[in-house]
Amino acid sequence: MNAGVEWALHSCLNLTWIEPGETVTATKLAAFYDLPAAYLNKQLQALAKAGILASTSGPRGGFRLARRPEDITLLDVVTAIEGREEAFRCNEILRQGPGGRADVDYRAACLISQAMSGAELAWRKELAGRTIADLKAAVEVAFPSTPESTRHHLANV
Amino acid sequence: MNAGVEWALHSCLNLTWIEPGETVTATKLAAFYDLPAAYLNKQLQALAKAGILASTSGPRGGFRLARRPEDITLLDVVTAIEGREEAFRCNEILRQGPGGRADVDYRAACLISQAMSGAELAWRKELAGRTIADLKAAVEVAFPSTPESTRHHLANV
DNA sequence: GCACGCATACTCGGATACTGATTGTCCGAGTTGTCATGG
DNA sequence: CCATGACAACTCGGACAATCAGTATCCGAGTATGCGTGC
Repeated sequence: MNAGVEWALHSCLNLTWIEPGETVTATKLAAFYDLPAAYLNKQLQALAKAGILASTSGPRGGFRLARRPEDITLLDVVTAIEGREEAFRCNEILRQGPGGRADVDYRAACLISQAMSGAELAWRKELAGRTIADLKAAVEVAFPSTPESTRHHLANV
Repeated sequence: MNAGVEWALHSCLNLTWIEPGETVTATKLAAFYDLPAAYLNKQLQALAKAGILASTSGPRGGFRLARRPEDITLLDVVTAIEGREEAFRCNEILRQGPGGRADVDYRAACLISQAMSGAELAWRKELAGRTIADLKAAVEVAFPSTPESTRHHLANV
């Protein structure tokens, strides 16, 4: 799995703590964790294209959340970075085997494919059940100073 | 995810249908689905090293299941090929951020890491709940001729 | 003093190199079956 | 005819390349800001 997923999740979380209407540049988000700015920018672009972030060019520009944190699931973020296709992709090798038919969709018929897809569905379901807002709330309970600290660092550094 | 996982699962399943005590060479298992024999051999080696298959060298040699199909879960096979580490590996970027401590294990403390690990745990649990024997039984119900057909092809080709 | 136009600096966005893992291939170590040979 | 030993063929096992996705970087398009100029 791409390392960009971790960066994207942390960045989305940090963006929940900025003032409404404000934006943060990719450079500042990268400096926060000492990440390569240009590459993080690439990931943020993917999030923007997926409708999770909104981007503004020029001075005073940057990124901000495009929706409420309650409406952004972890699955949304992961899918935006990793793409929509499943980790286990069935190559339908049964088609090459004895008795293999060209007119059968083995992605649906193959029991191994079904089992692997079922497991991945459970994974997706788990991720879809948690939102950025959930994380935000949990962090604020565990570390009450984080919102103010994050806002401060993103504004000044 | 490695394509070898699909090959390994199908090969394990095919090995459930050979006569007890018999073995099948990597070449024959590869010819079954028209796969690159040497590369499949590499995957079978990994399964042997994990204790899922037993290998024999020399003439009349080959691979066979090392345990009963009931005792081989899908997770066992996936782990043998893919390795033990999680797909989402937390790089603990919080350590680089403001307030990051060197003596904290952020793999355990970071809430994002927890959420991602939780989802992966659900995935693992699903895979651990299905065995090769389950697949074997399901295939034999859906396609009753498969055992005899598979045994025949592996013996003759 | 005020409005307008221009230059400037800053940001995202996509096109372009680089690296490591996955994929694929090859040859050697080891073992078993076979055959020739001798008793 | 039977036992023995060497040979040969076949298999796994690990070491060695090729390819591709992921990683990282750079430069250009677009925009809001600030300044200078003219009215």
